[in-house]
Amino acid sequence: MSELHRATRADARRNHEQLLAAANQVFTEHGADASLGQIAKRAGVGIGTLYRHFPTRDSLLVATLQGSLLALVDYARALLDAKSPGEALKVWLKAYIKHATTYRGLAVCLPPLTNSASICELVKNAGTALLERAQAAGEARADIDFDDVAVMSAGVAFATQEVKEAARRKRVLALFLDSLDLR
Amino acid sequence: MSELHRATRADARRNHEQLLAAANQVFTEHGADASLGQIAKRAGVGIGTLYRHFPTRDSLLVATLQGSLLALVDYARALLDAKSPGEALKVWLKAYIKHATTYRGLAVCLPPLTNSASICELVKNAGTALLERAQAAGEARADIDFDDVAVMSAGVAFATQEVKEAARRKRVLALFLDSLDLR
DNA sequence: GCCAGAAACGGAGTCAGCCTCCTCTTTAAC
DNA sequence: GTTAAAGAGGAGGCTGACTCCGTTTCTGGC
Repeated sequence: MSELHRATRADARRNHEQLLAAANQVFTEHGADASLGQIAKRAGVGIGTLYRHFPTRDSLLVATLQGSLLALVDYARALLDAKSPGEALKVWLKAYIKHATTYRGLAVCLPPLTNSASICELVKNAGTALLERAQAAGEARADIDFDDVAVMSAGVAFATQEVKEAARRKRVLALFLDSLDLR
Repeated sequence: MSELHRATRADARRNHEQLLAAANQVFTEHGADASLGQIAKRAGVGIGTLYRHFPTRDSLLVATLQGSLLALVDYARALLDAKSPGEALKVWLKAYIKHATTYRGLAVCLPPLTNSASICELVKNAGTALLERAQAAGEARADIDFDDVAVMSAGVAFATQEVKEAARRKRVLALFLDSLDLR
C-alpha cells in the first residue's frame, strides 16, 4: 500500500506553466486587475483549470512574481557586502519600490498579499538585514524597523505610479529616502 | 419666450439629498467601493435616478466629501495666522491625511479624482499657501511644491490605512513629516 | 500494450455589480 | 386645468468572479 502520492501529471505541469506565462503577459498588458477569464483563454485552458491551479487572484500574482522576488532577495544578499551600508539600503529600496510597480495597479494588491505569501517573508528578512546593517553603521535612522520602511515603500509605490512627470516621481522618492537619514 | 430654465423640481432636490445621505452611510459601512445599487435602494430611489444625479461613482464620492473638504480649506485659512508656520503645516497635513481615510478604500480612489474635482483645487490652493508660508519662514524644506506633498500624503494615507498597530501608523506618519524638515 | 481509476480538464451555470435606455409619472408654469 | 419638460425607475444587457460536475486524459501496474 503506497502512502506516496502519484507524481504530478504531465498535462497539469504544462498547464501550470502556460498559465504563468499567460498571466504574466495579461497582467503586463492590462494591469493586476485583468480578467482571469482572459488569462485562461490566453493560456488555452478552461477557467476551471485556472482556478484549480491558482485558487485566488493573489496566488496567481505571487506565482508570477516569484522569480523577481527571489532576484530581489539575492540582490539584497549581494548588497550586504557593499562598502556603504546606507547607500546599499538606498539602492535596494529603489529596486524594491520599482518592483511594486511591475504591473499597473500592483501596489494596491500588494499589502494584503505581503502578509500571506511565504516568499514575502524572505524579502522582509533580506530588507531587515540591510536596514539593521545600515543602522548599526549609523547610516540610517535608528528608531524604525523594516515594517515601517515597507509600509512607506508601499505608499510611495502607490502614490508614484500615476504621476506623469518623471521629475516629480524622483523628488517624491528622494523625499522618502531622505526621511530615513541615510548615509 | 423665457430663456430662463425652470427651477429644479422638488422631487429631484429631495432625491438628491436622500442619495447623499444614503451614500455617506453606505460608503461608511462598506467602503468607497460599495455597491451603487445598494445606495440607491437605501435612498429609496431607482438606480437610474442615482445615475442621473451622479453620473459616476467619483462624482458621488466628491459630493459626499464636499462638506469635509470645505472644512479642510477653512482650517487651512485659520492656520495661516498660527505662530509657527511649520507647526501649522504639520497639523494641517495630519488632518489632510486623516480626511483621505474617511471611507475605507477612499485613498485608492482619490488620486484620479484630485485632478477632476474643482473643489480639490481649493484644497490644493489652501495647502500651497500653508506650505509656502512655512518655506518662506525657513521652517520647511524648500525644494518641493505642494503637489509633491500631496502625492506623498496620498501614499501615506494609502499605506497607513491597513496597518493595525497605532504605534506603527504614528511612526510612519512621523517619518513623512520629518522628511519635510518642518520647524 | 492494455486497463482501471485517479487526476485533471473545461465550460455551462449562477451570481453580483455596472450602466443604459426607454416608458411612464410628476411637477412647474401658465 | 392643461401642457410639456424634467425626472423617476427598473428591466435588460454586459462583464467578470467563482462553482460544480460530467467528461477526458494520464499513468502505474500488470
